[in-house]
Amino acid sequence: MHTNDRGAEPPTATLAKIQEVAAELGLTTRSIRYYEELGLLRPVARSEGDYRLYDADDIERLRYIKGLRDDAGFSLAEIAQLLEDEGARTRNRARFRSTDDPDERRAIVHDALVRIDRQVGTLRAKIGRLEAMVAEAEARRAHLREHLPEVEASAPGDPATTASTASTSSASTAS
Amino acid sequence: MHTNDRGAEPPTATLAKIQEVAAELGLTTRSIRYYEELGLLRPVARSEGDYRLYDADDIERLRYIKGLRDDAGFSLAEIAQLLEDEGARTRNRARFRSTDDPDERRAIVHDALVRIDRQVGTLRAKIGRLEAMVAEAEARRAHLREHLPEVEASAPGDPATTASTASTSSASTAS
DNA sequence: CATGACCTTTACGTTAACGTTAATCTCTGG
DNA sequence: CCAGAGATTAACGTTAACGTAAAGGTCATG
Repeated sequence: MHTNDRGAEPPTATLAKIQEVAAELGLTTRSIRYYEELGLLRPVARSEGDYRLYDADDIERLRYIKGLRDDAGFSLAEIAQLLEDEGARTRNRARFRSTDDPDERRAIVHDALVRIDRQVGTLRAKIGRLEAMVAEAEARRAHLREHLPEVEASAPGDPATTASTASTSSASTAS
Repeated sequence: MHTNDRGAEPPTATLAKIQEVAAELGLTTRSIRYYEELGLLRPVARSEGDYRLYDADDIERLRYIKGLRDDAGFSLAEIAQLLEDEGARTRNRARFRSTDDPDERRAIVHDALVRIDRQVGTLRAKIGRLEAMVAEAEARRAHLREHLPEVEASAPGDPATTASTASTSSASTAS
């Protein structure tokens, strides 16, 4: 019984080869191997002939990495930091359970809280900047929509309606 | 009218040289020149001896670029796209004001709306991913807080309990 | 007017995040 | 059992986003 046990899965768990994983996630095999090279993940097992074999957790982790990279714009170094923080949490839980010294337990919990707050701070900063941009864009859209009917009013090829609206129309906001 | 007029400033506007701008924004002169090379900005003027001279608008634009890059994690290519969209908006407003053909006006407004919606979509995708991460982090924090009192049971500053815990305090990773 | 600090362009160097190719296994279907 | 699709490592190539250095021009100041 040397088969990997990372959760509680039936013995015949569906393990995927690298190409299948890549196709499912929209990555290249090169990227996946590169992430492994950077220490971002390690496939749960290897086949007899050394093929990388991934389980659902591996794939989920990769999906997470891709999300951070594509959607959130984190560098792989930052992602490594985030994942390492997650790893630290897991290890801390183990350490926590394996001790009964109240001071050590407090220290572990405190460390975890600090770590989390730091991470949340980083994320919120990014969100704030992005939301400011969204707000700006939507203000412009609202402004356009507000002035849209007066543009839309004239039927195609109407020469009379454009007399006095030109000067007062939309020459204000310039961020 | 050979003196630059981008807003309404007194004739003796304070123009800065590249080093001063770089220092104020926390950038390098190389980066600023590189941004110019990519077409992200162009200094408002050059001195007699071809020194780049920047005004407040230039600096504001650079600050904006830096914000997008640092806080939001956009690539310079994406930033170029955003700035070009902004430029397109400005030009469209000019085009809008300089025509009275209702069809053309509708087309311009429609184009602006499409552009804005596309941009907002991109931003919201990033925000969504980031907020998911924040939610996850805060769920963990809540979970910790929930279990905190049972850890905190023994008094925080308790001089008696700190006897055997000297080695485990705070030697964790701090960036 | 000379000198040192700052600017210019040009060009080559560097790191991250992969792409691509080569040479060599491994697995699967007929 | 063997052909071909797919996997492995190793190594070199590429693009973005700068860093750094060279060779020279410019600006303020004593």
